[in-house]
Amino acid sequence: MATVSDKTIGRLVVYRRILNDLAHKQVPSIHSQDLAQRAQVTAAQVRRDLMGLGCFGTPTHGYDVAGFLEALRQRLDAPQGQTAALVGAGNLGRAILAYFAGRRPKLAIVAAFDNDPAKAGRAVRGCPVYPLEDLGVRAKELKINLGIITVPEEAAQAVAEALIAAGIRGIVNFAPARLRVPAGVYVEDIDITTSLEKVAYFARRPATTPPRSKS
Amino acid sequence: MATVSDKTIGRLVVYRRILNDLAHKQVPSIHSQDLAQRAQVTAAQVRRDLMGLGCFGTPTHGYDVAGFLEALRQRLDAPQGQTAALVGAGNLGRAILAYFAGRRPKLAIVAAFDNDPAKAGRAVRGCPVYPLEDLGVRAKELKINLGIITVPEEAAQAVAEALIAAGIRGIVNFAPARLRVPAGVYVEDIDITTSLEKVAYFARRPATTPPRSKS
DNA sequence: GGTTGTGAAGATATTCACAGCG
DNA sequence: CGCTGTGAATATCTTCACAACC
Repeated sequence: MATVSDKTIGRLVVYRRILNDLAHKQVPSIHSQDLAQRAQVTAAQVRRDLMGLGCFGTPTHGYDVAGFLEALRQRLDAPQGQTAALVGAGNLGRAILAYFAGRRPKLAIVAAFDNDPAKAGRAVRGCPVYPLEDLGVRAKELKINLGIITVPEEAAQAVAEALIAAGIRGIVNFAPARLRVPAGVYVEDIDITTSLEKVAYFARRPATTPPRSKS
Repeated sequence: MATVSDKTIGRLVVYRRILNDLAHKQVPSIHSQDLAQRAQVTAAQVRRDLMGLGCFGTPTHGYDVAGFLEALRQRLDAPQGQTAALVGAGNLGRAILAYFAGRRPKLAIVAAFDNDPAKAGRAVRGCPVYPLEDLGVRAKELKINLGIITVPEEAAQAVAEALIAAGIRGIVNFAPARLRVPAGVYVEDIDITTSLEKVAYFARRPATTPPRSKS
């Protein structure tokens, strides 16, 4: 199984979303050119990304949508599914819970945690909210492998450590802080403020054409 | 004024946050090594990034925090400030409004828009919510230069076009769709679902050590 | 004819390593 | 000495271009 880079995985996920949509519309096959346009990359990029999945795709007819999706599933999904815990049931946390609710069966947010006792005990969008102290116990009990951090900056590092102690290997971090984690734990930072500042900077420079960002 | 890449700008913004924090703590100066550790990049990377700002920084003493911050301000901030409009006052939109409320004087979200008449007329976190139809008029009236899209996927493209028609040159897009925009408009996609899928993928591969992501 | 799969070339981005300075 | 600034080397990512194939 070929090794695939961070960026390539991001694009594969985008391809999958597009293909799912096409499958819905009963489109049987697609060309690299067409997919490239929808994903806003070059056709060569699409074909190169597909190399890592092993080949299929016949000249003149393009790629079979169903087969393509199956290959993506095999590569991207854990066979037994994966579950995530969200820490910080504030505005952003609730927005994310609402967004994910019931979308992906193989990748669900199954528990939320918050240090505010008033929030614990309730459920947000079908997701139970527990007191923060229970994180370790619940995470092990529910076999959670992923964490989403939506707490304020000051609390982020401690929460990350608690998640890691509970056996989590991957974190999506929305706090504007760089987490210090041991090797083997994968962190994806989503820094909303930084993104807006970047956009503000480039929006101001009319002449240059900087490359389009990655999510 | 040297041209600076997308990625470099992202790191400069991170450096600024760290330096602001240090300035608060009265730290007078910092070495590239120390800053690198806090920002989780290499010291060489820090020094390279600083080349685009013009030089300062004295051997053996490092960089003067105040001077460094001033240089970052000159590079990153628009002298007259910039303002953003947020479209889509749902869960995520409100979370972002709450997050930004009163944080950065030079970069404020000054108006929100929503197509739900029930939401229009009120204010969220001090930010007035207008009906979507008013976008063009208000954006020009308030001289808004940036847009934040937090509407569902189906509406995202139309909203982007309305923003661009209103003169906006930079967009932060939270909808899981690739926007088609004319050249000269800078788009930063923040795709929460994709991020979680990426993390899920890498969290599962114990052997490899993929690079840490960018926001 | 038209499209895929891929080696090779080309861009970009990052790191090395060391001269120069305080 | 220790640290900065930077040319050169390296690594990574993207595109080109073309043979193979339907």
